[in-house]
Amino acid sequence: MPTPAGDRSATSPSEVLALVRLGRATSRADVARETGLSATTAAARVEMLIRRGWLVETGTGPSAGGRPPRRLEMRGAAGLVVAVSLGERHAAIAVLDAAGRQVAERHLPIAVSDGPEAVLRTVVTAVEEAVAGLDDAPPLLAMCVGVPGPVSASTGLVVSPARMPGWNGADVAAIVRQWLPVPVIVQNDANLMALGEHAAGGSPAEQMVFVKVGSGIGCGVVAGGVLHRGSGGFAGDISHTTVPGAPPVPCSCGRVGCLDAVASGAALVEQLAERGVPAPDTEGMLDLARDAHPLTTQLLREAGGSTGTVLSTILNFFNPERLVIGGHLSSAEAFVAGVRSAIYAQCPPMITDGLEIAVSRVGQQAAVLGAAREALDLAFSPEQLAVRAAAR
Amino acid sequence: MPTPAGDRSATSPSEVLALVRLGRATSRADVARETGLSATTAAARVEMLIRRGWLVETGTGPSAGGRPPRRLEMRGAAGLVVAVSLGERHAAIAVLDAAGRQVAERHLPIAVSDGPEAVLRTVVTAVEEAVAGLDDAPPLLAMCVGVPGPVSASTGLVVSPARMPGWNGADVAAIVRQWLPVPVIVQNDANLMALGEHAAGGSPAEQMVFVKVGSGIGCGVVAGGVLHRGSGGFAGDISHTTVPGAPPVPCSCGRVGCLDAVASGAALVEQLAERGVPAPDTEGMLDLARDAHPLTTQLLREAGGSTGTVLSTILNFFNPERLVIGGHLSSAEAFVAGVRSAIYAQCPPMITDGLEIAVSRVGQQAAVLGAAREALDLAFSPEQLAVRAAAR
DNA sequence: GCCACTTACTCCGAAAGTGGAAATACTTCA
DNA sequence: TGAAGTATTTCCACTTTCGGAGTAAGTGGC
Repeated sequence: MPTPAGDRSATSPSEVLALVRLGRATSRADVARETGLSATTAAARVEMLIRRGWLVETGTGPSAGGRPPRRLEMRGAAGLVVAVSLGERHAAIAVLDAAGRQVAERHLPIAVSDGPEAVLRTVVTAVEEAVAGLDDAPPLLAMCVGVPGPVSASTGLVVSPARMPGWNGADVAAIVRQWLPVPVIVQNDANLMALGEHAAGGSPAEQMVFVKVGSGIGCGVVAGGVLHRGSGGFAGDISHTTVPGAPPVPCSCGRVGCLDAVASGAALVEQLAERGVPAPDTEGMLDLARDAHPLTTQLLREAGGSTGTVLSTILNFFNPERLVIGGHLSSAEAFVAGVRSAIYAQCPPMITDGLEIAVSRVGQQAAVLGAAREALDLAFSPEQLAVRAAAR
Repeated sequence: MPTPAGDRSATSPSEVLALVRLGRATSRADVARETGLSATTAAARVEMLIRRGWLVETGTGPSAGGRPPRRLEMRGAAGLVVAVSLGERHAAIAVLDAAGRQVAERHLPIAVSDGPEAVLRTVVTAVEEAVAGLDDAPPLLAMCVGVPGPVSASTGLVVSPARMPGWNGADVAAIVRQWLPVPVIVQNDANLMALGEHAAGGSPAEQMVFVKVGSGIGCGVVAGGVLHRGSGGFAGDISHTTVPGAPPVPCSCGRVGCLDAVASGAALVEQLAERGVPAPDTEGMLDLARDAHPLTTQLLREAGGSTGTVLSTILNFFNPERLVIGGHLSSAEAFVAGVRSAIYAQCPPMITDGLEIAVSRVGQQAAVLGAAREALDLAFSPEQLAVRAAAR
């Protein structure tokens, strides 16, 4: 038998789909330009994707002095993806259609310490309910779950999560698939936030470092335009990096003076308590800072300094074009000022000249946005397209 | 006019060439397996590359229970590349044929402080002489020059090189091309050493950090199997990272306590001198260590500790599978022990479990090997193949 | 309001790349 | 010695792809 049609194409369907998905092409002519294919071939590709139900034409776009282009979009009704971000006490869920439009949203109080089965059962129930609430819901294509702890790149298991008691070795994807038969990606939350920020707005930086400072501290890395996970999947896990010159505060990892034990929201709450200033949690501590509470502000600035000190070594090493500060503490000006100050004091101009230091544009949504992007990428990966094509 | 031949192929000539060059394919059948092309097409590609003079058949390989494969190799006579590694007082030059075999070698004393024009004129003269000494020398295809200082990725200029007075802003490629009309790549020496080590021997690590400790300290990064240069090209430049807890030794950059000022060979020579132990240079200092001179050994161990402390932050952040220690100081056991000890004390098991810490296998040759690889990659890049094809 | 011009897209024929099957070359293993 | 296995070649049919011509549908000048 000669080669079946469609397998031999130099530019695969998923590549063309990606162009449209990511907004890099909105017409047949765009596809031709972006891929380097001839107009004929590009049109044929698009036609096939329309026939298969992935793309739709939505009227015409603005003319650029000639015939107006026929605007292409993802067909939302082609499917749904689910983005989940787990926190210690809170789960954020977004359901998006294939076009990336959010069609449902849920926020649940959870207790991560209830363990993976219980928490994920709650989450899955909320997802099922959210999907059931939609008029003629399309099929679920993929799901991404963000967790506040390290995830092994090779096995997908949660590993040594300091803030997730009972989750060590948990196979989140397998647990979810007990109830929802879809491909599931599990990813560390800081990594997802980096992705969310990377995808948001203007021109994405090829090399970016995203540092998340909330109750804990984590960091996500984009190298060469893609997420850098490292050999084990633990890249960016700077929580247990020793901070130079920091007091020997004991850390959950058994050592002292770790960044997490010195500069995280949880650490600051504890430091305040020791000094007779009770704050219920990180949010409460930030409320104090918003009221210009002097000691809190001072501690925040120092924590920013500690974070900036660790980051400056990283920036020298990695030389990114953007450093983004996210997580709850990024709303505290004193903290951000402390980070900036430490970095400018400790990095040479060669590094800081080409560096943009910014507070996250997408704020608390970063993790869910990143999870959404991962889920969409998974749903329209060549592999998944092939699997679904074969299933018909 | 219909499409000209050879432009439409899904697998470009340079990809097939790369398979053979890098030893991943030694027969037509290998090419078919590695590329996923049919045997027919793979054979056609190989035939074309033989016709164009890039590949040759060199007898047959060992049979695996059937017809023995016809062994393919790069045609050495297809061209030459030049690999140059500049040090402060020494230039190493290697001339290789297209098959990657070294056909000439030169070692020159230079004084980097003579400035770029003078030094490079000397180097180019040596290259010309070396090439002239060959029987019927093939044409020069490409050249890579490694320099002991930062190189801008965007402009290719040498930038703020602490150890290269008079080279700030030097356009090494342009200067060389005055005399040798070939494509030239300029690259920081630590980056090249990382590449050299990466290419050498067994299975190359996808994520690798190479730290070079000689008179100065630098570091090269491999992320996702390719050299990570960072946004400006300065990635890995850890010389001016502040070392936690180090004495406030003034540094050439204007700050104090930089890694370069604390733990480099030059810094140790100075520290020894202050304590009344004269050593002429880094080599002399290492000779003392080889004679088990107590103070030198102690200083080396402390320098290793400082280096390891900076590296542990980097390892937490980057999570590589290999850390390679190179440069002159890697021959001092006390130094290497200091590095290891600091890393194991300061990185969590999550990071160290999947980490191999090794001394460079290729030693002093690392930089030239890396330069050779860069030059060969450049010579057989799709762009250069196209340029040369058009020139005929 | 007509006309030149630009841009987007479609139809058509031709050439080239591609893979499958079958044939051939050469070797190991029983 | 033959059977089986691997490497390579030959032949052929099938796609894919492209370029060019043709059509569609706007803009802007006068």
